Amino acid sequence: MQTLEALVKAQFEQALRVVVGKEGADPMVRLAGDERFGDFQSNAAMGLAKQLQKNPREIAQQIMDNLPDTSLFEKTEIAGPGFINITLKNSVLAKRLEQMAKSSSLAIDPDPKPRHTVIDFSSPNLAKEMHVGHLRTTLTGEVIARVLEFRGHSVDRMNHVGDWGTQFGMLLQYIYEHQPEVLQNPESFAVENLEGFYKKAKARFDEDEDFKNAAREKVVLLQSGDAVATKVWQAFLKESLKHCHLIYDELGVRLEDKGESFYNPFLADVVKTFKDKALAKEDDGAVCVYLEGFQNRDGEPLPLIIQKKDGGYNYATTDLAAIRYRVNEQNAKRIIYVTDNRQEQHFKMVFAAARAIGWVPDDVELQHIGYGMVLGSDRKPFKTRDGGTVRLKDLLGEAVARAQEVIVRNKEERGQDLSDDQVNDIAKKVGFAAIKYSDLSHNLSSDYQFSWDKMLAMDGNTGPYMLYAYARVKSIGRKGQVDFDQILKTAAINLDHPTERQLAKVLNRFGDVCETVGQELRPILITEYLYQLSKAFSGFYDKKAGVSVLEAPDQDTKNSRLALCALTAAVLKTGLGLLSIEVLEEM
RNA sequence: GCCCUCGUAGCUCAGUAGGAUAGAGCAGCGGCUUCCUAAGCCGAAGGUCACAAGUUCGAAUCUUGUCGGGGGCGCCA
Repeated sequence: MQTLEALVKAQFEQALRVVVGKEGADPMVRLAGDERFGDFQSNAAMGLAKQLQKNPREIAQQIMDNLPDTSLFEKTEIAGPGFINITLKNSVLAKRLEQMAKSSSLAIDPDPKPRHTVIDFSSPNLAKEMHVGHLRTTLTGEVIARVLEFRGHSVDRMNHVGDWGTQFGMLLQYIYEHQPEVLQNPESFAVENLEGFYKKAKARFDEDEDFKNAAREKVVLLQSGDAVATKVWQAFLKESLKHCHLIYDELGVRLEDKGESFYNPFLADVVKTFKDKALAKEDDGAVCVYLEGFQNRDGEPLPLIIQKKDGGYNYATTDLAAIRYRVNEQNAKRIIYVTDNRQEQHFKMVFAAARAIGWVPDDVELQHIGYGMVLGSDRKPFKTRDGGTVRLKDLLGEAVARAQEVIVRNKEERGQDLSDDQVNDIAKKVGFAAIKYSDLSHNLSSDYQFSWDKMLAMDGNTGPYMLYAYARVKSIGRKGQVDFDQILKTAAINLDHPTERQLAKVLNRFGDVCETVGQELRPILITEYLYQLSKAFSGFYDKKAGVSVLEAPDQDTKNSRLALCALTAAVLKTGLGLLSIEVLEEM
């Protein structure tokens, strides 16, 4: 089904075609800035007035006179300098909701131009344990993947893990030294505390010159393909990835692991190709690619180094190899990187280099999505009390523990009948929802201040509130012993009360939101929408301001209101699902 | 020094394809409950949109400059 905004827009586009006399004039249809003005507004007349040398209100009148199907509108009127305020008929809103209700996909059409998309996100360094710094990329990447899939795109979720580099020499040497049995039997390698393991190895590396030298030798050994070193290295990677996937599974994140080392065989050719095409040259022993528009601090051209003077490769080389692989082997038409925004310049340069050498056809889009830092209450990067890195595992554990306190307290205060299992399940979902929602409800590009109290608050724009809103809707179904699925199939909706209409209007916008998010890849648009939806529902359902559902005056009205409930539940569940937040039937 | 980014209510944040009286939550204030989950709803209050100039019928939004925060700037990722 065409989205609501598209429906209105199409009307005004046609009218403009007549008024302006040619195609393509932007009708500037927006949601009404103020509810009192109606549902939508068109701001086109003022701009055109100048162009056509006419009075803007006159043009607005002409536009209105040429609307092809006025039966859609309750009223359209000119206001102020030449705004056209648009109010849709209740029946239009109602009919569309009925269509949504009867559709398995909420009548949301897939993107007419599906593109195979590679999303590179999460991608931790396997030498260490995942920490709070991986939160945003992991959550955001997953949401983007879900939204694009929902819009009908196929998606490869790539975990471009750091599984190569000098720190692995250190870790290998530590295993050689302290767990020699692993050399015989790599399968036996297991480590409970990965972070502790890294720290111990690092301590040895820093304190002991012999260890340091031995670690460097292990790097060389590994690079030369030594069988034992390779086995031990692989055993370590496997163990580290196991730790990651425990977290991914808990978060509901799916990822395909393909580490940096996967691209090792291609790196020499990357450098050779750049040299052959004269796009790279040696400078101070390093192989550099110079790209237009990049300068260093002295105003000189800034190179993208693809081979170090010691002959080694760096992440630029790997990223270039990965782009080529993703385009050629994975057939990506769009490649999205979700990393913190400090890497913006790096990706700009890598993208420019990949384009320059012709590895990325014009119809393939490269996109870096940067995000800001997670800050503590002191506005400095979020750390533990003693200044250490916050492990992701601990962060999630704390979220659940804190949620549990709240749930138990509420249970006691309200005398709720919840089993221990239910309390545990609720605490887990509420805790995760709190973390995810607070992250996703902030603008990606800016830093955001992490606050347990705010994210776990049951009121306001929070994850727990959203879960509560859903549970409250579902409870109506239980109370009235009605099957929402059944209600949806036979929905006949009437919108008489203002709160019904308001709810209907917000429900109608879901398609627009999905479309916009599919283009702009901004999870915050979903959270803002869902919050508006739950507010609209609260108003609809409120004892004083809203309507009674189960005690509606007649059966038709009751069914109509139940359908609004069922649809609200469906949209909330779908929307939260896009955010990778699992709903609770009861809380 | 150059580049990027941010500066909106006491606090946390929305709002940048230019649009009407700049929004929400929290905190604080005033109401609402014979309980369809009040974890809610309604209302009032709260702003020189960092500052200055410019473009425009119209600027939080675009341009320029200034101030302030954060980040980046040749072999880490």
